[in-house]
Amino acid sequence: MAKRAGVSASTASIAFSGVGSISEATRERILRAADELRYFGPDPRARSLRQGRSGIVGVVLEDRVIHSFRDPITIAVLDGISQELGNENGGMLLLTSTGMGESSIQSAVFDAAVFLGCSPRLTRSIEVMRQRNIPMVAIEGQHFDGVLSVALDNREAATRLAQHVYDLGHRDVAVVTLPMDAVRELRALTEVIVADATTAVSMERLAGAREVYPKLGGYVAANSSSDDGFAAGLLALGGAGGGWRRPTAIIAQSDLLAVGVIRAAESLGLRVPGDLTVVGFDGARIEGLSDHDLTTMVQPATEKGRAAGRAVTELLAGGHPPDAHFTCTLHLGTTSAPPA
Amino acid sequence: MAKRAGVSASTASIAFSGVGSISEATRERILRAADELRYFGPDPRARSLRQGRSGIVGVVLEDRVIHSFRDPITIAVLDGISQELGNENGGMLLLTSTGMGESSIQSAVFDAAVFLGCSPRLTRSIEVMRQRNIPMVAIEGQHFDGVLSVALDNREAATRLAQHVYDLGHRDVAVVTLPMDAVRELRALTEVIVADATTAVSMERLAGAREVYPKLGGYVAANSSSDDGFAAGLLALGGAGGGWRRPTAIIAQSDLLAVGVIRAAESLGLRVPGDLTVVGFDGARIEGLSDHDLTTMVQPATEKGRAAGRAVTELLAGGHPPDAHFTCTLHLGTTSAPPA
DNA sequence: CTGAAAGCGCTTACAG
DNA sequence: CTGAAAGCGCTTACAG
Repeated sequence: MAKRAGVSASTASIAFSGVGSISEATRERILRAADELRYFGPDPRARSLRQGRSGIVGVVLEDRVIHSFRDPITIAVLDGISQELGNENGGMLLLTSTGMGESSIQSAVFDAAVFLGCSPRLTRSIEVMRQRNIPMVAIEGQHFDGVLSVALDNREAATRLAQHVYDLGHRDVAVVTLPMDAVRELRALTEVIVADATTAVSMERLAGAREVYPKLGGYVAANSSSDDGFAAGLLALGGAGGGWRRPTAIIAQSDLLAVGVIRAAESLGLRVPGDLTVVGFDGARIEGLSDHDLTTMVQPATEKGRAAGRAVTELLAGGHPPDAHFTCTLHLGTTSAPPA
Repeated sequence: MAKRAGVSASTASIAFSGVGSISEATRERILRAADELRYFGPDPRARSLRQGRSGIVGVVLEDRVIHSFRDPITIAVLDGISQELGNENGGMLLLTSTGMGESSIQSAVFDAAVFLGCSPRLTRSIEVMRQRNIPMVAIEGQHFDGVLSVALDNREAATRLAQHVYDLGHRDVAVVTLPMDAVRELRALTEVIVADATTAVSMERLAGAREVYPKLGGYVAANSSSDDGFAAGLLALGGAGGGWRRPTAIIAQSDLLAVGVIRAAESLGLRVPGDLTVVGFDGARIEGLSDHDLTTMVQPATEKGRAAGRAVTELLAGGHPPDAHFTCTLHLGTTSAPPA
């Protein structure tokens, strides 16, 4: 230990931390000696062990980092979290809950966790963290005891959106959903998939739409991207055979998917909204929509992140913040209209 | 310590880590006891202190997290880093080098650091980390001893781009640069600013363009965003007075800025490229450009990140990977043409 | 194969 | 105001 520098021992700790009383003289002597020995202050690891605090907030992404960064909602949420955490803290530690990732959640160093989406695969990690007294906040997803919840009215908003489509007069409607589980491939939406679904947001948005269209069917996209929406859109619109009627409206569970569906429609020679109504979800203001203004449910994504960040701060300070609830707003764009 | 559960003491450590020899019987006994006592394995803090490893890689952003997430290049780079790190590791710890942030760089727990841009304000942090034997990798920016460098040919690429504009016949050209220092506001580009600049990428891209247009002047944008490009574009195009000639081409130092400049031009009734040539830098494929296809220097952003991630992995394994150099490619779009 | 001992580098009460 | 002691929870050689 570089402390032997001056003459003192653990008084050096006081010199660096600034906590406790120390004479200006010795303090200066210690700092000068440290400088000469090129000692730059306490080792973060030891300090965090002793103090029981690292200053790090773990942010657990549902998806691989790669996908998360491509999702404007996730980015807005991260934005919001970091706004509230400030840079005083150690920073945000990005973790994923996919597969092997679980182990890293359990073995990583952090003081509090924010889950972006909370699914059953986190059950064990949550148990571990609860046992370690690590405060947890979940943005949407399933509720767990001891995990503060930041919720969005996915179900009700989806109902309102579907009602808008219904009110326009559409009766042949299809849905393009977000992934329903760990399977990441394009599939027809079946009741088996619905029954076994693990992704709360997708389930809630589907359930909400089915309040209006009870038998709503369609496709499960491989991921929330414009390309995956395109692929799903082609299937939803390109079907053929006896008795099948092309939908006059498609409800996409995200704006990215909606953009892809619009591209698919246009590639098939259909006009939006003349031949097809397309609605999205998120209010992500995706560019590249040319002259379309997407009809969508706008969610306060940054606000969700900020609420989570504030909750973490309060929990770490020993407080007991309440759960938070956010509401979506219908944005009437130019991609929805009565059927021809 | 829950280890008293069975009968053994530190043998439990072996049971959990899997390293060392242990009989199946005692091992099982220990795990069962741990389960009953709700002990879920070693405390990450203590483990990291003892092992000298946390599994965390610090990623130091030049800008506030908020801005970084809005920059497609930064996101692509983060993407690339995370691809190579895999989720075996503890994860990426996001830190910022802005103001107070420096202290968090020095007090945060991580095993290796990746700097996204390396400026003088990191000097002290680099010294601290060098002294602590923490491997460092810098993506672009100034060179520091002991910091592995992942470089981009900003200067040469900027020259090639300017040469393209010159070859088209443009002689009245203005530049809209990225921020040159910590000042984040729109300003006319002066030689004082250039002399005191601290942001390597902006300086290199300017120097490169000045190889072709030695006295190139223009504006320094407040940030790399389409809105800031718009504001700068208005100034660059809206000037008036004796002897002033409106530029026939604007070189923007990022695609985001270029998009804003195009919007500014169009809002002034100028057509691109008929009345004004606009070129960008990055190849970020920003949507929302309507029917324009931006002429720009495309940089391998994800590749830069992957190279950094690989380098970190090798450094942590005790290897000595070489510096990496990447090259931009000119993309000829529809926003550059000969002057009217 | 298993246990006792030392120590990772710090900080926190506790005496002096 | 300063120093000596204990301990944060683990892991790593080292004996048995």
